[in-house]
Amino acid sequence: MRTSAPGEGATIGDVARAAGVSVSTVSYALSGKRPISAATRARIQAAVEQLGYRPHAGARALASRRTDVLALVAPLRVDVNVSVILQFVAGVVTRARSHDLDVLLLTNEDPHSLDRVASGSMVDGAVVMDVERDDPRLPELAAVRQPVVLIGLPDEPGRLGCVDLDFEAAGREGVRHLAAAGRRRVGLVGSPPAVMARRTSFAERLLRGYTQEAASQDGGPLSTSATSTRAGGMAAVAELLHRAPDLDGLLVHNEGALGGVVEGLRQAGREDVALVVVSPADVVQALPVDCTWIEIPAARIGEIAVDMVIERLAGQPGPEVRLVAPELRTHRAGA
Amino acid sequence: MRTSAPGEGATIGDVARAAGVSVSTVSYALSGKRPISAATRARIQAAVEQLGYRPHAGARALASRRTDVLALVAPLRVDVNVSVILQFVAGVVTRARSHDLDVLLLTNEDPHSLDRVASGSMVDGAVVMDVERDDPRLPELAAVRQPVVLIGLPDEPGRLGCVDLDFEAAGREGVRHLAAAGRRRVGLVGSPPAVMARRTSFAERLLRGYTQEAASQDGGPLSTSATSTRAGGMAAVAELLHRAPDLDGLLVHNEGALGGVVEGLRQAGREDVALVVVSPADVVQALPVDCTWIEIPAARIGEIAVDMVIERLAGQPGPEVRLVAPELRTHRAGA
DNA sequence: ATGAAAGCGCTAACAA
DNA sequence: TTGTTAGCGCTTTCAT
Repeated sequence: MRTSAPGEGATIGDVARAAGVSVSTVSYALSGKRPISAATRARIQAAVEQLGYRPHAGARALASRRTDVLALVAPLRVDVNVSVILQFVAGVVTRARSHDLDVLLLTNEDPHSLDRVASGSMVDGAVVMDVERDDPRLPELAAVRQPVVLIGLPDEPGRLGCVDLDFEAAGREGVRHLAAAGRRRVGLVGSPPAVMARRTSFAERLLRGYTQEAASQDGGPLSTSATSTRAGGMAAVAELLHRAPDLDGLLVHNEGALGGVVEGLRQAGREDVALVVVSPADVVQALPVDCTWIEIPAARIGEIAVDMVIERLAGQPGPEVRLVAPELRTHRAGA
Repeated sequence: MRTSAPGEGATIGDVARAAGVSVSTVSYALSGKRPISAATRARIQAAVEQLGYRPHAGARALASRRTDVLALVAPLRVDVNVSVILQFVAGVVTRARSHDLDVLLLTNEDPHSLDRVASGSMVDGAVVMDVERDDPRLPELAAVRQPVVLIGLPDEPGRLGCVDLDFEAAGREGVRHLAAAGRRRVGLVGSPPAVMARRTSFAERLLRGYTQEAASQDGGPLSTSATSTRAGGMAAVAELLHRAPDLDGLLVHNEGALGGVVEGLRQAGREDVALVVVSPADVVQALPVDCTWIEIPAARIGEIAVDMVIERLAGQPGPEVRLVAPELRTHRAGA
């Protein structure tokens, strides 16, 4: 008969004794996995509060084979998309918490960390951000015994779940929107060459959607990629205007270059060119011109990823690949 | 005698049997807590690899009262400082991993999360970001039985460890630097009113350092605060130039307003005003003008926070408050 | 509706 | 240098 030292944390045994019941009754009362009389439950509840009882996570994990922790593999390098990364993370953490799960944060830079925590039974499942088309981590991820959901869309996801914005639809709908507004010649300022080279599927998917839809306009698709800088954006605009002076609409998928694109149009006296930009909210909100805007719903995608992990934990696989439909919004510079 | 199902993860018993030794020998061989003969160690090592053995984290935590996990409480709201937040996080995670610790990510928005994970023995210690002068979480943090280190500097840290940039020194040295470069009238564009109101100590500390040092110049200190926008920066410059036409140096502690400050000086034809900015690297690097620059060494501070937690775990409290000395760097617009 | 007791997989005395 | 074993605190089966 052990009584815990004060401040050391009461155990379930302490609670049981205080409430005058057995440990299993306490366990069941707390988990709700079997009916407990109101009177008993009340006594247990009182004892729990009086002792400040908190179940020991390790003991629980050992006995139940459940940790109630999710791994999140995130790119913590500081690149262009910091705010998007943070929104993904926030979405994942918030949603996880609403399901009573905690989040263990791993980084992309630490290559075998997911394998380590998964096979060490530290987590029940995982969300992996920033997955590329032929991501080298894929074989290792596939070998993890817990459910894994990817943010991104590799060529061969196998049994892994995937979520992402439907970039192909975004490309199509961006062009369609401009065409519906009477634009006859819509160009694309795409992702930086470095991103394309990394085979990050989203850049190619957007390009594909754009190309399909722009094929029907006079002169066909007209795209270029730009480095993620002001100068890159200005150069891209200059190039496109040179190649097609009749340019009257522009789809921009490059946050870093966006300011330069706007500036380039201004300097060329072509503020009449209508814009659709695919970009995180904060970047668009800083724009000094009106435009149509397709948000990257990072928080939402993070939430869906968590939901998918949970479905898989419950044994309901659900759809393997979930693409979030793009939504077009309007940005007013004045607002 | 239990043999684990394949794919289910081998146990220490499996390893012991395969190596022909006892479980304790395996445990000691793996922890290095007692000498093991080379031959035995080799057999154990082979068995470990052959079976793909990974210790069960929960079991280990239960038996050893150690989780090898640190909690990190971070503000996941998307505010101005996203890149700084991410650098703190990256610093903490990287340093933690280099000490063989993992990181459980909690958010500021979930108020009792640290209490929950700490009293549930999920973590061995914690780092808490974004702590304000009279942070309401302080009492709860102080009640946590594991070591806690704050990033920030509350008025009464009590037994908690603290790390931060020495903003007071940054304010002083910014002015000194400009004075040494021959500037006679140095103004300050400070943090947004909202930040000042939140009693985030860093804003006030920088202001104090600035004020002390600028007291010795003709006309004394000359400061204003600006909202974190381009417009805010332009307004602040206009105000300062109006109040002191002889302004020839400016200390800027407001990333969001920085672009507007530069633009405001340009429009006023006062590109001659020398700048010292306190800001994260990425913001400065986007600046179209030369300046002197005091970096917020976020990653470094995160690392120090982890080190302090580890020292406390080892029973060496070390200094309670650690302030990182500011370093002045030079930014060239061309580079 | 409740209890007794057998593990879960590991660590760390205690023994040899 | 190695082995035996008693927990760590919880969940869950089997009894009642």
